[in-house]
Amino acid sequence: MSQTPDIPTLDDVARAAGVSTATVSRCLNEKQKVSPKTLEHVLKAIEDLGYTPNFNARAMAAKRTQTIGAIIPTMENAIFARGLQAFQETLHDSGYNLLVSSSAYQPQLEAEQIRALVARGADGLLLIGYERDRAVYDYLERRGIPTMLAWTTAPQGVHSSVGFDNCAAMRRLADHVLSMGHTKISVISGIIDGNDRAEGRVRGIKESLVAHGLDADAVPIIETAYEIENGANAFETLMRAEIKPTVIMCGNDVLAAGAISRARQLGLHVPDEISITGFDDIELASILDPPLTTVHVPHREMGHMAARELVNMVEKQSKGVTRKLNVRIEMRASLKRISRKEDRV
Amino acid sequence: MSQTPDIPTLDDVARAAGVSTATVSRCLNEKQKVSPKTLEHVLKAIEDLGYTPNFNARAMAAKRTQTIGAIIPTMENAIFARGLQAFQETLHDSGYNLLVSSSAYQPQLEAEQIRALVARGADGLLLIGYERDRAVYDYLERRGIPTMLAWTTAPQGVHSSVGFDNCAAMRRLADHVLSMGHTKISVISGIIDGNDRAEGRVRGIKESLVAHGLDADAVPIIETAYEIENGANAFETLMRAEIKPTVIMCGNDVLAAGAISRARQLGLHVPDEISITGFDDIELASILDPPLTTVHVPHREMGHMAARELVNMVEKQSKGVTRKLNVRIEMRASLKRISRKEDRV
DNA sequence: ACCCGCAGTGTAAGCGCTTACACGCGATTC
DNA sequence: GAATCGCGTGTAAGCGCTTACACTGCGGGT
Repeated sequence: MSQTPDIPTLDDVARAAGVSTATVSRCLNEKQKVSPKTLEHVLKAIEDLGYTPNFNARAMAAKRTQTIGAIIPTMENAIFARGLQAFQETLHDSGYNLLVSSSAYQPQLEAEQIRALVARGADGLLLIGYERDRAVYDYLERRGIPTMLAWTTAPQGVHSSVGFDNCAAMRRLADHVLSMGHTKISVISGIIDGNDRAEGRVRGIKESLVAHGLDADAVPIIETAYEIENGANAFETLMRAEIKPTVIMCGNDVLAAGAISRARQLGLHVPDEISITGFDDIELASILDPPLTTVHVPHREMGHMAARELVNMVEKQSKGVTRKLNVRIEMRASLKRISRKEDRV
Repeated sequence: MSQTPDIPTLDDVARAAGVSTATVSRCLNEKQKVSPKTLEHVLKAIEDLGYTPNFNARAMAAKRTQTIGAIIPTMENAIFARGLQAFQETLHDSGYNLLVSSSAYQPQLEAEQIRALVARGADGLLLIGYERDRAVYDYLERRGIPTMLAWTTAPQGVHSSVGFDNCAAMRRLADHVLSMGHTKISVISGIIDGNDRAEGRVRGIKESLVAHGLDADAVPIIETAYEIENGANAFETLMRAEIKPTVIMCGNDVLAAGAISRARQLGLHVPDEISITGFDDIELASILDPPLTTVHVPHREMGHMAARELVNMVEKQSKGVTRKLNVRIEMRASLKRISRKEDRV
């Protein structure tokens, strides 16, 4: 193991192939500008030397990186996995690479990650949700970094976004729940502060209640971080309260998974004794017992579209767009119609 | 939106603070070498201009990036999430950043990602498992990139690794299964080709069988990619076979989750009619119904240790290590002792 | 009073690429 | 046959940093 492994550079290749560095560079980036014969020589030299272009030097000289950065709130559970995977695939097809960071749902950390990705030369950025400090958007604009928001629809239309209306989606689910005879609803939400998706979902429930003439302010709500264990604990707390709900609506599938699991531990039958709903329709939702009624989000479609549009923006084909996708209610066994009789017990 | 947003550079800061670029650089990297007064001026200039150092330029000049790359087989499910999270935390404490890519279990893609991360200037690399082309290791050695393997123990001792013995771990679980009276075992494994962990786990089962005087070659095995749906399908296939097993051992928890879910759909009671085991003990395992008997892997410990050791290697404190962690069998309800009577039916 | 050492700073040479521009030459065009 | 064109190539100027080395001026040892 040598102290200074000598890594071949573009110069070495040029020398070996008997051409100038410019020509080698062209072989790497604009093959069509080079004669077939020269190209062949150069490629052979590259092969022989085991040359790999230095990304940092390239980024510096070209002022482009073919790299898109994405910052998601968490990698711990699969909420963003499928959408991001799709995002990545489309990016790859367009010749871009993806760099992913996670912010652990902390705005402070997200801001740092944004700076880090920009410092690394990201040509564009994907962020989740729209709620963040004005300074962050200012920074992005000053640096001229195209930015796409996902999992949400930017309200003012000032930002580009590909997502869905969290409030309307959850309201539809709540309408459904109410139409099945439930009136005693409790809610397990994600932490609302700094999370527009969580806020929208709770608002959707409340709007539905109000529209049905119920008292939205009386609804018990527990806010907790999106983790299975937290969902379980919140469930238990809500079920031990004085006013027992007939249904617990959760801010996402992860919380709902925790709720279902704790229900079983407590000997409560879902959905006979308590109905439970989720949001996202991640793979987990359908293998729970009982399978989870939830809001199906078109993750893959969202990822693909976000990538396509962001690339357009980076390549100046587009000034940005706002795309709203449709979600659908996925009815499964965890939500059950309530019979008047049970209600009266 | 200006075409050329003028991004402040280190030169701008130097000019604004009335010092040389070298001094500004020192303020950024070796504060103690600068007088407090100068430092103050420079920091103010940095603040005023909203300066962020250009990562690529820095990497180029310094030939270090404080960045570690990691390539995991998949981000789609949570197998690697917790370990990687721990890895990242410890890295962060040591002043390093983490860059993650996924290889989709394809050696070819992994090789590409390795080159990409090295081209980006990664100071060190984390890879999963040891089985890969000799050329890859040669390349890494030639470039002098410290590399740590995880989720496995490198057999020949030529590589650094922090992990556990997949074969021995699964063998212990199989011993357990056999000791509970099971003799008719079927297996759902991950794709073995190119995956030493999957191979080791199957081998562990076979070794156990042989040690107990059973015919290892007669065991029905289905190999399939680690996805819930695949686990479900494999389960159904195995249960429809002529020789019905009393237990199905799965290569990981994801496959087991699929198996349990399909069992329910088919009306088969777990564990009364069929026992199921997993491997990894991801969070999912404990919320399944029934909770999954599995091999508990100390993901977080492994991540922390891998990070610590890798940083040591990067900073030339260490030539590399091989650390073997202990796993434990996590007994839950999905595995049940078989009664002689049932066995005879 | 002398020299030495050292802390604090500046000068300038790269790091490995891309790309504007210049150049030469054979093929067209009339 | 001269003027024009354009293709293929080379020259060289950076991109924004870090850092070896040189330099200055000050305090302390002798």
